[in-house]
Amino acid sequence: MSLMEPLEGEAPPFPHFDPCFSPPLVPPGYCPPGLSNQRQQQQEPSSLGCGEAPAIDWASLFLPSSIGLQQPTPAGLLQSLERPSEAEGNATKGGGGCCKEKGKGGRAKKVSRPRFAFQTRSANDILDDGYRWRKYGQKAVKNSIYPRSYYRCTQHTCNVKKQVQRLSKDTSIVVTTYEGVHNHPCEKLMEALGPLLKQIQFLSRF
DNA sequence: CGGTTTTGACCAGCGC
DNA sequence: GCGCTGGTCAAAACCG
Repeated sequence: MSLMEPLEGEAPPFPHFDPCFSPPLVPPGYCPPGLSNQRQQQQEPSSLGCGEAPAIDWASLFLPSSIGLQQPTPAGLLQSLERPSEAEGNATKGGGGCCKEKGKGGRAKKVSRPRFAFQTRSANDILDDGYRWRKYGQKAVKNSIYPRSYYRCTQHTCNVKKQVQRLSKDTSIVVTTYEGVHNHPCEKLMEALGPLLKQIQFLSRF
């Protein structure tokens, strides 16, 4: 099981995080990682995908405000994560760093997007956070013997990315940085909660 | 066969 | 302007 910790010197983006805890006290569009540490690829999409159950507003349903959580402002998140990799001494020198959006020619330009990171004590680099991710790059980073991996959410309409890197000074810790907010429900969570939500929906008619 | 991973190349931003 | 670095692209390889 993974041990979740906020990044050193940062206020945790949410007051409590237990991967086994439900409902998720997590940033918007985020599902609890560490339910299992298997690879997330090749998973069958949930039968309760975005298109189904149109009566339910999935996007707002999983906003922290909907579950009694204060949503952190993007500015605050950006501040706390301005240099997500500095924890191990590889400050982002170049502008190729954080918060870029694809521009013309396939290149990126700087924009402000909500980001948050956390450390996980795990033997596996890939955390199962309920979403499906596609790896689109891997880079060796300065002052680290471990490469940084870049993932994108496989949902075409979803622009969320994440970076995964293992700390070189503590190889048991994996730093995962999320960028952006999912605009679709967490597949695994929907699988688990779908029947329950449908029942609630049914009962609410009376 | 479609989706994902790998990996070298390319590009942009920053410091000097 | 140049070099360094991080982020992304895209073709090929891989896998179920």
